[in-house]
Amino acid sequence: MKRVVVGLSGGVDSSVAAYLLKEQGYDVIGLFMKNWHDDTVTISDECPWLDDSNDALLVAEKLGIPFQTVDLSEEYKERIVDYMFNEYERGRTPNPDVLCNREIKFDVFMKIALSLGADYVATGHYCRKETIHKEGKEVHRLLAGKDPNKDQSYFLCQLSQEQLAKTLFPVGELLKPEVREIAANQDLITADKKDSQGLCFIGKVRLPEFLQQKLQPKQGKIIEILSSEEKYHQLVPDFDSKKEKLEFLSSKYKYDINDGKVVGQHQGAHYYTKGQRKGLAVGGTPEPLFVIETDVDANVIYTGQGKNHPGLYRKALFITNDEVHWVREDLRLQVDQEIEVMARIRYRQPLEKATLYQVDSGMYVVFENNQSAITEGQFVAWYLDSELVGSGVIS
RNA sequence: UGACCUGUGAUGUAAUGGUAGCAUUCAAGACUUUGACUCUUGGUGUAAAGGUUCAAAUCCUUUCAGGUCAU
Repeated sequence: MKRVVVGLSGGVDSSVAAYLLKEQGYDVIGLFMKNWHDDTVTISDECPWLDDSNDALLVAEKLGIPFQTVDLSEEYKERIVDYMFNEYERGRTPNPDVLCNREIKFDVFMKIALSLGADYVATGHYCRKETIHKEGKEVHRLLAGKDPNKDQSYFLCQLSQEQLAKTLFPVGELLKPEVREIAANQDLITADKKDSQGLCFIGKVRLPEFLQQKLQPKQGKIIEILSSEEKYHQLVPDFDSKKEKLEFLSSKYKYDINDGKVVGQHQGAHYYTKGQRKGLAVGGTPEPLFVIETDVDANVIYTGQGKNHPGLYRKALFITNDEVHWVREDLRLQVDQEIEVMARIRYRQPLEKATLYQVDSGMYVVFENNQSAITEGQFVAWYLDSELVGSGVIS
């Protein structure tokens, strides 16, 4: 009998995952990860992880499977929280949950599971895995969850073949309502529990307060750039090479403090991200202001009026070579190769048509349509049909 | 310190003497396992004091504040 360790989070999805595996005849062990115990920065009610761990325990008892708790908060702090601070400090916007999957759930946690004699690790993610044989080797495909509304493949976009090989996603073929129904039928305590939100393991946080632990506030200017600004209306020049054109399309607009007028003050440029609307505290404009650029060195935030402000849009982005990740290593592009894919630059964004171009220093992703708020530090994930084949950090 | 103009929520602006409205900001909720976006709902105001009038943001007087012209 194959042994599977399920990461029980105390939510309905992992509860049902555990149940399904048991039904399928696996030797199932439930393992709860405790990754955070500092309540001071969370918004939600007291001690969410205590409730979660209790719910996980009750589910395990109900299913009659062994249950354990592991404390990974040290690793979580080193690999996720510190990464967050570093990224924000550099003026980028990290995606901690993508990292959490790569570094914690499917690395630290997986190793613990394997040390318990597990053949597989399972989670409650809404995505699917399929294993095919190609040139005599096993190749694992990471497929979108069947529920289009809950597909979580994006958060797993940094997983490797090695990690996928030892992974099961039992709820990926189900729709969320079906999962809830199974939980209800099995009388699992998590059946009606609200979906988790916010940073996994930490919960909803007030980001500025959270970041203030490490990043000191400092007052700076908020500048408004008019959409009539001349740099938006330059003609696209002729290019000598494709590479030059790609470089042009993916280049950011560069702003200077004299390009617009000062409309307000902020308490630190690194608390803001591109595309952000709330939190600027600047009113009086006919249309809302959106952040179009942050400059953490000069501590200046550039904003533009309205959702359609040209400063918000770009057609292409670049990923440096060491941040290009192929889930499907066998599909990796060689220099000068290109491929048409569907891509997204944030969770739950509809897939957009794009073309990948590999050059010697990295890879360009050129979208058919201009994309709003392409943000450095976030992940772009690309798909062929419903298969996530690769991802990278936006530079 | 001679003459003129303007004062409406946090901000920008509407209202022939007749229910102070809109947008933004802000807040709460919904959505969401990042950060965001989006959606719904909500809050605050006529610079001050008098006067005319059934009725004043609106007309008159004074005060205060800001701005403009000034041989």
